[in-house]
Amino acid sequence: MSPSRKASAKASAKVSTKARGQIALPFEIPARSAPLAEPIVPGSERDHEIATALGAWFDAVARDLPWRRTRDPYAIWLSEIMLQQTRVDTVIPYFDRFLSRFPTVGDLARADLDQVLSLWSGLGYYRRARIMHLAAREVTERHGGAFPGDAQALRALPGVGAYTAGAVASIAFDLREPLVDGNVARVLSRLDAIDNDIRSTTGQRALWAAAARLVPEARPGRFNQALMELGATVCTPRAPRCTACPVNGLCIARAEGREEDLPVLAPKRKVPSVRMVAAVLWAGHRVYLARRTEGGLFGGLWEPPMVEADSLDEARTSLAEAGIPERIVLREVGRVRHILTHRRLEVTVARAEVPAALRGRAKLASPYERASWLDPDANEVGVSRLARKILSMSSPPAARAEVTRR
DNA sequence: AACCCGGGGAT
DNA sequence: ATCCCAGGGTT
Repeated sequence: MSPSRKASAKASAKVSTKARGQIALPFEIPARSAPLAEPIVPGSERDHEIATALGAWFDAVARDLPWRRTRDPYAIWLSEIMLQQTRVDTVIPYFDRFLSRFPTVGDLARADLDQVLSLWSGLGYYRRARIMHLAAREVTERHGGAFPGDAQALRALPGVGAYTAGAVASIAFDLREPLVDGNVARVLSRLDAIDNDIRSTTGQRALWAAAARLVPEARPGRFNQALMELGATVCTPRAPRCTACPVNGLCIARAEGREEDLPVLAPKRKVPSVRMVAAVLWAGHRVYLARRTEGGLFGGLWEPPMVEADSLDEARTSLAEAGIPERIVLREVGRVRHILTHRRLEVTVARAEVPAALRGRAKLASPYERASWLDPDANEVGVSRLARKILSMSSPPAARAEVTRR
């Protein structure tokens, strides 16, 4: 966020006069003198109108998404785990593959983690897959294979937080439970003109209170999905399409000309850059891959050993601890850049051909736990997008198309 | 409250 | 480049 944007956001928390009076209001909404001191009355006529209008709008325009074609709590839970911090369009093919490979929660529980991570490869936030697997086992063993039908028990499952519990409870079980995700936070911050940083504890409290106030007894799941659909397609972060909004006449931010100033967001820290060296050893079509320990970054995934270093020369001793003997002659083949939420990785890629007779195994140090010679295209284990880029760059031209393909 | 955890699409 | 996405867990 630029300094000026930040300043205007802060200023708007006190008073918003910039655009007021410059737009034609469809009707009068009295400006609230003390927004946080005077909470909107629960069960008001306005709340009811919002719920009604959004429900009807959703019935008319809702996108046809795979997880909207089922009432199976397992399928809906699976979609919600995948959708955490991940866009709808990205999730769809993964959701379809997962459901056909694991049609029931029992099938998922019986799978081994490498298999699950293989199907998850490329989706990101791999801890979700591991925790989801744990939850599947918990549902199978402790709940007899049926998802619990109340928000509190859902919330107790690993990987199910406040949002996901509200989503499964309302969408799969028709329970009047609220939910707040990124979309809903934006929509509600504008509808009610909530001026707190939506990531702060105070802001979250205000948002959940608003969501709980609004969610209707009738078809709460439809209402919650309507809020998210509105945020995804109309009430967008920039240039919201207010003229197409079914509740534009009930939106306080719009009435005050502030829709572009909300939600308020604290500035983010900038991400540090990290230089690494990856060593790719080929023996025919197999490559030496190490499995990362399940705790941290890329946990449980397999990759060519990678160490933090500024140059190949500097990397040799650390690479030895990852099972790459120092006598192997590595040659640089290029660089890969990979952006994560909290780090920018710049990886120098080096490779070598190793005769099959020289294949060895080694005791590995953290973050690796073991290693093996694998065909990276066999889809037996989890491989990150970063590792795929590295493999693609280092493989012989004839094999490049194979490695690049998902 | 701050930090960790991927990858990609829109602008 | 920047933002942010149907967030949750850990410290």
